Amino acid sequence: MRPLARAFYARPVLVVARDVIGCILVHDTAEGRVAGQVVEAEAYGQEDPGSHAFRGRTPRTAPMFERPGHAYVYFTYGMHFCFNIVCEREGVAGAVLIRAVEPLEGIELMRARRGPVADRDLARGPARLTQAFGIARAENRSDLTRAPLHLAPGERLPVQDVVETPRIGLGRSQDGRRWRFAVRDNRWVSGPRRLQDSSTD
DNA sequence: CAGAAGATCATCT
DNA sequence: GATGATCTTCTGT
Repeated sequence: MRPLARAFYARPVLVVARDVIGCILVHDTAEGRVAGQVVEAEAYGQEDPGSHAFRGRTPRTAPMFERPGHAYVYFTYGMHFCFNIVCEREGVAGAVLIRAVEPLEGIELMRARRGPVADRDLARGPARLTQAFGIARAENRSDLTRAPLHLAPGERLPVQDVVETPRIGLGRSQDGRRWRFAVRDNRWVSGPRRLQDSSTD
């Protein structure tokens, strides 16, 4: 299937975060192909105190300000990578963190990369996902509109199966809005266990 | 240059 | 529910 075009990403983060649910994330490497359907994502906009880019452009956050349709991969907690898709127009910081996918292809490879864990946990959680997909520092700024790492259109999930959850977490930097979109009651969603049913659209 | 915090996860009680 | 792992990045002095 054809990768999503750049126009898909060049929109507000909240719109992309919703629309990316159901899309297929694909990564081709020498080890093989892995693919999965996005079931959970989180939007980080320019105005969000919880966003890395809230206090402006730094070497680390520069990708968030650059052209939409590229990857922003960052390293955190001394051991984990997280994968974001850069949105908005160039010059406006915005990214959508991909938090969980349902494995569809290359499950054996995911198992090999993740070690002895339940299949349900292969890509449930942003750092587990990058492990399963072989996404690391080298994938920062990679172009998502073409192979090897790209998104393809997927099943159109009903809007009522998506919830928005502002203000997840406890820390100071969590005070901002962290809009999380997830497929309700989906077993591949990472959490929290209870998503507030705060709204629809 | 020191210090703190971090878009997390696995493991333990 | 709590904690440790592990190290990068940013901030303040």
